[in-house]
Amino acid sequence: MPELPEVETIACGLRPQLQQRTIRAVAVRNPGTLDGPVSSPEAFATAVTGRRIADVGRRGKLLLIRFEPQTAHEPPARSAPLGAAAADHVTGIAFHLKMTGRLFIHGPEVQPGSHTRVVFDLDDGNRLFFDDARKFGYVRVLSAASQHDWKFWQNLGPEPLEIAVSDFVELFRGKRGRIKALLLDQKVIVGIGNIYADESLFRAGIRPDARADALSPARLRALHGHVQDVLRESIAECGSSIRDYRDAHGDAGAFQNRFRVYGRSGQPCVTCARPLATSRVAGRTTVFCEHCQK
DNA sequence: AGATCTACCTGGTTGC
DNA sequence: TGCAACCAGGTAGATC
Repeated sequence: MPELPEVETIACGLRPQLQQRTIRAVAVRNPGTLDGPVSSPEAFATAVTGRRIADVGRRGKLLLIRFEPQTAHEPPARSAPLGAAAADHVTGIAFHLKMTGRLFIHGPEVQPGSHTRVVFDLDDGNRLFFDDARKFGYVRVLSAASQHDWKFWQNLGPEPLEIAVSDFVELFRGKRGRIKALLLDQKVIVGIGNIYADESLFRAGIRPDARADALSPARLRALHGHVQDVLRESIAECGSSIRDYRDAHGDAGAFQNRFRVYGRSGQPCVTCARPLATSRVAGRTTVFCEHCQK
């Protein structure tokens, strides 16, 4: 579901359509989609209406819309009372797509669907839709206070495509947990979900249930390279489309055609042709090769 | 510290 | 055909 490569692809697709646009109105169709202190549809609308979008980015699996700084010429659209947290300077919006969240830009002729949770009206007449069939995803305002009042944000680990190999090796020193559980833990390293954890570990020849502190620095250095390769290759293919992932243009990615283990339980290993094994690690379905991964 | 379980939510698939 | 059971998945929170 959207992991790092999918969120990166969506951000790249949205960027040219959102940069320099101003949010004219917001319709929150499912209040439960709002996360954080600005939790009422009214407060959320007040916090983002009238703001101009500077950039679209990503942090881990979060998609970020960053606002231009507010100027004296652009006071808040409304002066409705805000909660103490909401009064804090809002710098942008964070979206967590979880499994089924999607973001699309639509023309004014497109009506919200039954899974459309939030609609942002833009000053060029287009609209940004946040759709999410399963309601696991959320939308949350970013502010200076997020640094201390949003634990998830505050605890996010390093970016896998930016971390140096020596720092990557250090992440696992003295950690007795299973390597796959640590790769999935956003406090250790961000952006990796079930798909890319399994694919990276297969390429590195490491069993998903291996204890991190049992892996030599050389093997961890190799894993660093494979994590980066898998993520970069997927970004180049516009992500993986399984079930309902689509990018900002509604297009499917292609990396799912490159999976070597994910979703291939019982099928032959691409290296040794023995059937791939399935187990549960960190509570997640895990596919690996008992022969090639040690 | 880490493992395991549950909750959250619903569309799609499988089995009877 | 109809319907129940089950699965997928990221994160939080509780418990051992």
